[in-house]
Parts: sequence; C-alpha cells; structure tokens
Amino acid sequence: MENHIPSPLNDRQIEAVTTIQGPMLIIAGAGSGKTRVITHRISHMLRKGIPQSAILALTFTNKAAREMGERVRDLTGKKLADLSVSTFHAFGVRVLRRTIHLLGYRENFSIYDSGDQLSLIKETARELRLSPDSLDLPGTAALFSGIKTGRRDWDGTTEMFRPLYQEYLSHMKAYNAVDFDDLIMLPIRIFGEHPETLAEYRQRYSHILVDEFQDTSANQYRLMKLLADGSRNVCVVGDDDQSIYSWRGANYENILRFEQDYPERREIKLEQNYRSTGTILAAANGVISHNRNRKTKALWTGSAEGRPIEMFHPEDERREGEFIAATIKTLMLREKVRYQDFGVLVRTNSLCRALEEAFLAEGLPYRVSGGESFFQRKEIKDILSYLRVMANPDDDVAFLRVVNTPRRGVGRRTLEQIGEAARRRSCSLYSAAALLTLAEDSPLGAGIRADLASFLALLEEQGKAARRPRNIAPTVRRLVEAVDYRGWLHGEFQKNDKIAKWKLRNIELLAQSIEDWEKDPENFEPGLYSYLNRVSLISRDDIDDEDGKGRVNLMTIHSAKGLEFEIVFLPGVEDGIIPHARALEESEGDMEEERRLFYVAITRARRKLYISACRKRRVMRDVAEMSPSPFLDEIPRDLMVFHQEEEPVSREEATDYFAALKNRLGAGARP
DNA sequence: TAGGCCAAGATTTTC
DNA sequence: TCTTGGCCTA
Repeated sequence: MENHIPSPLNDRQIEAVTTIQGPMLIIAGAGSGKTRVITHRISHMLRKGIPQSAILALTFTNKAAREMGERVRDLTGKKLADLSVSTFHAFGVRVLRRTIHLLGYRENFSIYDSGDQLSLIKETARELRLSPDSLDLPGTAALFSGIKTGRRDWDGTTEMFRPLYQEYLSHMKAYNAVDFDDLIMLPIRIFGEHPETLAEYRQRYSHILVDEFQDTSANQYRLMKLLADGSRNVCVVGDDDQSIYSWRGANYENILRFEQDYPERREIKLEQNYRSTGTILAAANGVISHNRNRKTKALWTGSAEGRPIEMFHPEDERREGEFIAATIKTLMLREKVRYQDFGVLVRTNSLCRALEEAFLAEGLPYRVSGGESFFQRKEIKDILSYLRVMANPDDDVAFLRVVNTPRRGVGRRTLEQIGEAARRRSCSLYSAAALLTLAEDSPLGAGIRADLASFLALLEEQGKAARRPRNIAPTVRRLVEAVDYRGWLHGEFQKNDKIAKWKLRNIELLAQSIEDWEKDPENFEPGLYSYLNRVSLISRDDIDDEDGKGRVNLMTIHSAKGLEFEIVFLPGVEDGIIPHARALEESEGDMEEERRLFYVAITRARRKLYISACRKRRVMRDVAEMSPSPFLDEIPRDLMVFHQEEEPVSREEATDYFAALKNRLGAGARP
C-alpha cells in the first residue's frame, strides 16, 4: 500500500497519512506540508475503502475548503461528489436546511451577516427608545455574540443591554432569521435535543477531519465532538503558533482539551519546514519564541540560509507603495519572478489603498482579496435583499433595505406607521404593509398606498417566478427592469456616470454568476433558498480565482494564512498597526496574538522577505508620526540589511534603468 | 412628509 | 476618504 504514497513524504507525514482509525492530533508547524498530509490522508482513506460520504473535512475558509476538495480530486482523479469538505459554517447551514424545523424555524430562513445584524440592533434600539449615542454598535454586536456563544456573561457594565439582547433574539426568531453564531449553536442544540438526529449524523460521518484546529471556537469544538464521539475517528490538524482568530472566539486551548478528551489519541508533530529559507525561518522563530503560551516545538529546515531580510523606512505610505512597486518590477526583470509569486501582506485593509494607488501608477497587475467583497457592495446587497424578501417575507431587515430603494415615496413617517402596525399585530413589516394598503382606516395616503401595493405585488409576482426551477437569474434581470434600478442609479450618480455604469455591470455580473450556478450540471440543489444560503457564506476571497494568475497578491495577513509566496512584502510594520492599537486595548493577552499574526506573515515567504515601516502615515484625516513595530527588535539583527531611504525612482529613470539593463543583458556585456 | 444637502465621525482581522 | 445622521426646504 505504502508505495502508492508519493516518495517526498517524510516518515512522520506518512504516519499521519496512514493512521486513519482513532483520534489523532497533528501539530503542523508553518510550511511543514500540512495540506499535502491532509489531502493524501483523505485519498488514502478512500483507497482503504472508506466511502466518500462518510468523510467530513472541516476547514475555516471557503477558499481552503475549495482548494482541499480540488487537491483531493486531482490526487484521486475522481469527482467525489459525496465528499463533504466545507467550512464549519457551511456545514451548519447544511444541517439546518434539513433540521431547522425541529426548532420551529421554517426552511426559508435568512442568514444575517454582520451588516444585517448591525441594522437590526440599531432598529431594535430605536424601538426601545435607547439613545443612539450611548450605543456602540459594533461593541454591542460583539457583546451579543459573546453572550450567545457563552464566551461572555452579563456584568455590571453590560447588564443594561440585556433587554436589547432579548429583543434582538425575539426579532431574529420572528424574522425567521439566523446569524453566523447560530449556524454553529443551533446544530448543537438540535443534536442535544434530538438524539435520533445526532445518531443519524454520527452514523453517516465515520471519519472527521478538522483543519486549522487552533482556530476552532469552543462551540465548534463541541459540534465536532458531538459528531466524532460516535466513531472517535477524528483527526485534528493545527498549530498553536498560528492561532489568529481569538477575536472570533477561536481558542487554541482546544488543543489541550482534545488531549484530555481523547487520551488514546495518536500525536504527531510535523516540524520540518519545507517552505522557507533558513534566514526567514530563523526570523520567524526569533519572533515567536517571545510568546510564553505555546507548545514547544522546534521548526527546522534543510534549506540554505538564503538572502537577508530587507528593511526599509520610507517617509510615508506613498513612498512605501512606490518602493514596493519598483522593487517588484526590478525583481521580475532580474530574477524572473512572476507576478503571482509576490505577496504583499497587510495587517489592516485600510493599508491597501495607498498600495493599490502605487500599483496602478506603475501599471502592476494586482489582485486584492479582502476589502469590500463583491457581495458586500451596495448594489449587490440591494438585489440580494430583494431576493431575500421574496424567499422570506418575514425578513424585516431585507424589507427595510428594499422598500424605498429605488425611491418610491416611502419615507420615515410611512415606515413608522408600518412599524407601529407590525408591532401591534406582532407580524412582519411585509404583512403590516400589505394590511395598511388594504385597511379601511389606513393612516396612509392614497398615493402611498397605491405605491406600496404595487411594490408588494411586484415582490409577490417575482417571488413566484424566482422559485421556479432555474429561474433566479432571469428574475434578477426582470426585477432590475421592473424597479428601474438603472434609471435610479443614473439619477443617484448624475455627476459620475461611470459609477452608475460600473454598478450596473456588477449587477449583470451577479446575474451571470447566478445563471452559471443554476445551469451547473453538478449543482444538485439549484433553488432560491439554497442560493441565498450559499451567498450568505461567500466572503471576500471567494471570487475571481481564475484570473488570479499573473497578478501580484495584495491581502490581509489573516487571509494569507495557509498560502505561500516566493517573495513577501510586509508594509506598515509599525507600532499601533502590528501590534494593532485597538487589539491591545481589549486585553493584554492580545499582544501574543498580534505576535502570532506577525509570525504567520513572516512564514508565508519562501525565498525573500521585505519589511517596511513608514516614518509618517496618513491616519483618517491627518498625518501621524509612526515608529517601527516592537516586533522588529525580536528578529536577530544579523538576518537583516537596512536600506537608507533613497530618492524614489521616477518613472523615466526606471524606464531608463530597465532599458540599460536590457541592453547590457542583450549585449552580454558586464557592468 | 420626502429627499437633498451639509457636517461630523470613523473602521482589525472573517464565517 | 467615505458614510451616516440631522436639518432644512419644497
């Protein structure tokens, strides 16, 4: 059997791949070939005769799930339609699609993302007459999430928000809506309250695998354990040093918990790094060794030292961008590095802008993952909200979003009246609106009643259409016409016609993507509900992977986890950015998480690492003096070379330089 | 009562 | 820089 396994796997890796019964903990250091181990392990299981439908692999991002699925397919040469590789949240949705009725929800439930959540909290606060300035919305949302998932409890300072929370919950239930936390919590509840359902799932999934285990939350762990305790064939793969999602409830102590819960486990440490040069690894080790809460491990590499890490201190973020763009161009010419082999990794999305400007100016093709996702764009959310109301008329948040977009004369007063009616009858805004258009004693004027009535009729009619098989995309196109979204956009952006055109194009792209999805022969469930479920979980990194070739990658460190690049640039390595000032405010322990983040950033690089820290930086409206990140002191000095700030190379000079270089190379002459 | 205009405030990371 | 909320006008 073993000779089916490609030779480059080392002994530990082979052990990790071939031990498929019983619990297993794999501690996989950065660059230790983790993904290969996981994909080989799955294909090994398949070869051993474990049916694909019995395997459940859980990951963190859609991207990771998709890549894992693809790799296994490549490895086995099979389609594997029954193999479950998905994110925890997507798995939660699948469970809920089948079982949510057990909790009294209907199957057309809406999934609220954080934006929807914020609008609901805001709306609820308004109803409760809470003064809006006493309310820190994101903070409240974080509190609610903490309460719901059991990470926090009410205390002296938060107690006052309790009624708001209760109200929030009852609204969610009334709207037939769930939030991201619910996608984990509700399956746990269902499994707890309905042992026969749990038994079914245990029966089905005899082999469970969890990737990025250090990022599982306490509840994801519970969910995993519920499923795994049937067979106890559960394999978790993680690295405590790369735990960077504690703000989302991730808890690397799950590794310790796993060791307690599964005392019979096999434990394997993968410590050989196949990715980076000795220099880069030494820098990473230097940094991470300052963390006190970690499992000791010694990452080593057989690779050569490689070249030193280059440090820059540009004057401001503009210079920084120019420097990075120019360096990329130089390296491409001198070392024949391809665009896609560069990764530019930032702590916060806001740092992207200056870099993008520089790349645009230099004509460097780049790809940003992160920032505003396609599905977060206003025009897209508008259209999707229309679909959501059609699917689930009880979804008040979606209703509010579309009821006056494009404007149809429904203003504040009208909405108040609809809201009042809804409260009195405890029904949705949609039903209340329907009622008020008909009622004899309606407080609404005749004009507005007619407008509302035709709006509701439109939703009704298009909703029916959208439910017909493979008819979502045509419905979207018809809808755009019917509400004259085009005319509205042109009106809204009179001064800038380009924006209007661009937004319309986005909508057409959306319609196109829906059409592709509906027509995909491998899509076994092409309905409206399943479409909406699906798009709610699509986040930033999920589109345009095809044309990612030939572009420089610009992304946050968080979204770079699991990826690697020949050459990595880390801009903005300044105190207050990494470690991030806001993160440190929350608690002291977050310093270690920030350090892990920096560690993850460094270990993405295969061959060469550039780090820069600006002296000044624009922050919102004004310019702030910056100082270098304290983490830089943790990198051994002898691994770095410092660059004085040079005059930025102008475009003409650069062109001259390249021309000269080409001449020289062409002539075969030496400098 | 709806919608336009202006000023102030704001954002760490993702499913 | 962009978004949101409040105020004013029609």
